[in-house]
Amino acid sequence: MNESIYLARARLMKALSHPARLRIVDQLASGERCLCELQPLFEQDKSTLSRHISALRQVGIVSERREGARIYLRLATPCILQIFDCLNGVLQAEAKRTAQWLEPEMAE
Amino acid sequence: MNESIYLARARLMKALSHPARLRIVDQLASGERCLCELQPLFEQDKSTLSRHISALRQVGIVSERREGARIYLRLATPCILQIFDCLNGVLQAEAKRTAQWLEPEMAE
DNA sequence: GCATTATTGTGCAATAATGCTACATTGCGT
DNA sequence: ACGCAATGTAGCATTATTGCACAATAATGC
Repeated sequence: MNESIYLARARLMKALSHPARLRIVDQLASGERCLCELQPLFEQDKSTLSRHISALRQVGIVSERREGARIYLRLATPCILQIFDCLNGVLQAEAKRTAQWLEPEMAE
Repeated sequence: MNESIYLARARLMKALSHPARLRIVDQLASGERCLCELQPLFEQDKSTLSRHISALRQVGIVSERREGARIYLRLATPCILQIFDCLNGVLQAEAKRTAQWLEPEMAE
């Protein structure tokens, strides 16, 4: 029906379609973090990290709070974490189906 | 921690990060469809549609059943639909926050 | 053989990811 | 106040990926 709803959803999904960004969100699930705290966890350059954060900010997934030179990030909509649960559910379902494909061969 | 989990999740998210693919999933939520049935709903070429479908198949979101020349698609893990609910939740939360930013200006 | 349905090959334009560098902002110490 | 270190962002070039259409190629049933 309404095309814009799919666009809005896709924008959100795209922001979450990169391992680094998923990791950032995962970290923020434990509480506020600034870029400099996140950086040691990643191999990428800090500028790259900054851009990933920017992508999350642009779609409203994270918001920020300045404290001196640091900018502390937090999840703007903690319900975003439910998506992770959904993802896990799907991945587990897939794993289960894959196992069913493999078992019969194992039996031979 | 484990990098591969973020990769797996990102792969799944990426498959859902395009309006056309979200639309396909939405259609399949109502039941089986073949490409030729989906095509009228989209402006893109059938080959493009086929590739979108292929992307969904590759990550295990949809599976298929051949019936003559037609290949009927269905959601392999219907729990994928929960992700849509999550997305809506996030989008609504954002809309609410945006409204709060706008209201004060409206009052002046 | 022929029509219907779906996939694949190819090329092109647009987008995204990355690192390096330079720059801005802030707070601290002197 | 000044310089300096720490923190984050922006510009740029490079490379990789994605989305797309058109055409060619399968696969199926009649």
